[in-house]
Amino acid sequence: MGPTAHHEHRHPADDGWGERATEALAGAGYRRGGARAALIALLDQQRCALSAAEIEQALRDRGGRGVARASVYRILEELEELRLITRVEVGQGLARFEAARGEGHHHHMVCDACGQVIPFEDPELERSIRRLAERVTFEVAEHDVVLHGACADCRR
Amino acid sequence: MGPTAHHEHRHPADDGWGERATEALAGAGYRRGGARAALIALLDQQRCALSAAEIEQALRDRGGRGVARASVYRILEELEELRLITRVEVGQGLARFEAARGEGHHHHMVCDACGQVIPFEDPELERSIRRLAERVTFEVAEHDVVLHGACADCRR
DNA sequence: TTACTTGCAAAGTATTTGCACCGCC
DNA sequence: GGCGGTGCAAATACTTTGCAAGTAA
Repeated sequence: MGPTAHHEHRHPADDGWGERATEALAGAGYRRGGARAALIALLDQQRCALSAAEIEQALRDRGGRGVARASVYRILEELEELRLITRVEVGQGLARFEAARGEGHHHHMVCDACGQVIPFEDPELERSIRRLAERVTFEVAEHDVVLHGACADCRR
Repeated sequence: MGPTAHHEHRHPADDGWGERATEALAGAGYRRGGARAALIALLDQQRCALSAAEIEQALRDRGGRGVARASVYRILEELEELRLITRVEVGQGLARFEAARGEGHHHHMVCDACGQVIPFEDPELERSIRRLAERVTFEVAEHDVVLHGACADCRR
């Protein structure tokens, strides 16, 4: 991976995921609804996975239109179906969701003390999984790696 | 207990996990209860993770004493606290639990079509994770890898 | 006996579904 | 204007908690 010299750090919203998602929905025959647009705009700005509750809260906070909980789940389901978002289960009894951007595939470290979820990338790990996938009968479509432990602040 | 003479393929129950678990509980000040013993005996025979519902069902089916759902969860919580079992979340909205045997650490492949959960081991993957753990600020205590996709039967 | 264990039922959370109304096309 | 999209409330699914009765030590 390695960013090019003077590209500081790409903002999450700069890879066109939002547009792609909108197009994909249209292509799949979905109409354009306000709740969907709001949810996509929010996810497009995130750097890591959010839970349904966090999404509902964030949409309410940002002053724009609020989106009902049921709609949040329904829309997330549609987006997941089209593989535009990824569901991440980090073992806290709730599901988290994040935009499935082509590049920068990452995994998560979960601090069991404070609950914080931290994203990370590791090419070597990806390589191991890719090689493993080639060797098994099982057809691997997705993979998730979750590291549990203590974050820098909590390890004291 | 069983004889440990031949080592063609070790039966899950032959590594003494059940005994260790029982001792650990005693050492931690727990009394010896029937429900706990039944649950430990069951987990000791399993080759892979079971959900709370599956555990409750299995205990009822095997004719022995049944264990109330609340007790199943309470006991699983105690066992997890003592790190005698591991909680596995494979993204189906429920938690699964399995004996934490020292060796033969494994991960899971989940068939998104039929829901089957298949265990697998991969030394290279473990190595990648170990190396990664050394490199980060985060203090890694546990790790889980889940592969999603289609099992041999479902990929058709 | 004393205090931990267990079962049963009620309470909590997270997520899904039913249905009427709203809004895009 | 019709059909999908959305909100609200009720229903589910899984897990936790409260409390009284059972039981190991």
